[in-house]
Amino acid sequence: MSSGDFFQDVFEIVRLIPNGRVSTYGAIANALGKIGAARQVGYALNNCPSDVPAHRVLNRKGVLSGKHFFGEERMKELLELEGLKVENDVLVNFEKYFWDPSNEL
DNA sequence: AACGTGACACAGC
DNA sequence: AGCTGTGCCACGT
Repeated sequence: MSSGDFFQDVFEIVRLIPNGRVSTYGAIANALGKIGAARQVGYALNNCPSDVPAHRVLNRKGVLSGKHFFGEERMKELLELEGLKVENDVLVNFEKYFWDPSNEL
């Protein structure tokens, strides 16, 4: 498990996501300088410790791809509590709530 | 060390 | 406009 450097980077980015905001795998990967490594971002979130609000990380379409791990209802509830709206596992106004890590870093 | 897999992304049809 | 196929990078076995 020593080879988790990439994971840590992802964790930090996701942890920096402000409340009521969301991000995408590609954006995070891009912020890490690993363009195209979107998959690994999800991979990292798969090991997501409790400190990482992975429910704020969606795919390019704003779809809650990770509902399978958190529980579709669980993730939806968390997002709604953040003031977001989830419709059919898809975040409404996703672009509006989109938070670019590279923009903050 | 190599192959296969994977919470994605983009291009082409 | 929607679907299928391929590519990317890193981890797991």
